[in-house]
Amino acid sequence: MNISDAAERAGLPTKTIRYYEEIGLVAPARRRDNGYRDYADRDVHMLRFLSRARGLGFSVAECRALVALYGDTDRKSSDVKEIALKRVSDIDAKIAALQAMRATLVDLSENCHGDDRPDCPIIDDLANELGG
Amino acid sequence: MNISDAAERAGLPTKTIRYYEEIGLVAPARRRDNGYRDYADRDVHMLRFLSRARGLGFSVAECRALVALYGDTDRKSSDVKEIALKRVSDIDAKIAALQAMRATLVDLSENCHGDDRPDCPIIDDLANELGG
DNA sequence: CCTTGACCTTCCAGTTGCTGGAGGGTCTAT
DNA sequence: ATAGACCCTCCAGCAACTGGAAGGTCAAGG
Repeated sequence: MNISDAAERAGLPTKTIRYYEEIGLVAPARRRDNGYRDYADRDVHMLRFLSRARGLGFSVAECRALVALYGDTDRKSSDVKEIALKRVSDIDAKIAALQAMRATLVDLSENCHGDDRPDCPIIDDLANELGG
Repeated sequence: MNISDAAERAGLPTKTIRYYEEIGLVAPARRRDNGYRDYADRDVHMLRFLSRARGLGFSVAECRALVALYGDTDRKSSDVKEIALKRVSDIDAKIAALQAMRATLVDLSENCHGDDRPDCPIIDDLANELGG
C-alpha cells in the first residue's frame, strides 16, 4: 500500500513516516518500480507501535530501545518495564514542575484585580519589585 | 558590568542573554569602547524579569507581551491577567495529558512481571496485540 | 490522446529556545 | 611577556517534526 494509506492506518502523518525512515527508527520501506514506498501490514503495525509509544511520551531514543526489545524474542520484560518506569518518573517530575508553576500563577492571578488599572501583582512579582 | 556578572545576577547563561538580544526580546546592550556589552542594574532587572517569566513557562512570545506590558505604565492589569490565566489553562491541559500517560504506563507496568521472561504486556499494548 | 488532480519523490528551510564550539580579540595579574 | 579568564561573532546542532518547492506518476474523464 502507498504511504498515505499506511499513514492513515498508523495514525501518523506521511512526513513523520519518512522522517522515521530517514533517522533509522524504522527500516527503509520496500520500493515499487516507480520508486513509491510500499507498505505491508506488518510495517503499518510497527508504525502504529511507534505512534502509540510517542503518544505516551517516549522519546525517539526510547522508541529505538522499545523497537529493539519488540523485535527481540529473547527480551527480558524487566528491560521494558525499566524504560516504562523511567518514563513514569520523568512524567512525575514534569507534573510536579507544572503544578508548582500553576500554583504560583493562580496565586498571582487571584491577587490581580484584572481591571483597567495598571497596578498588577503579576508584573510586580515577575519584576521582583515587592521587596524593593 | 560585564555580561557574565549580569548573567549571574539575572540567573541566566551569557549565551541566553546574547540570544535574547539577538531575537529582540531585550534591547541591545550598551557597548564599551572595547566592544564589550555593558549592563546597568535596570538591564539586569529586566533579565531577571525574563528569567522568572520563562521559569514559569511563559513562551518567548508571551514574554514579549509581558515585557511590553511591563514597560507600559498605562497597561490594564486585565491584559496581564489574561496572559497568566491562558498560561494556567495551557498548564492544566498539559498536566491532564501527562496524568493520562502516567495512568496508562503505571497500569501496564503493574501487569508486567518485570523478570527474565520475554512476555510483556507493555510491549503487547504498544503493539496492540491484545485484540488481535 | 490530453488534461486534471491527487498522489508520490527528494531536498531544503523553518519551528522553539537555546547550547556548544571555533576562531579571534581584550584584560588583568604576575 | 605570558597565562588565563574574560569578551566578541558566527556557524552548527539538539528534539521531532512540519511546510514548501520542484518535479515524477497514476487514474479518471472528455
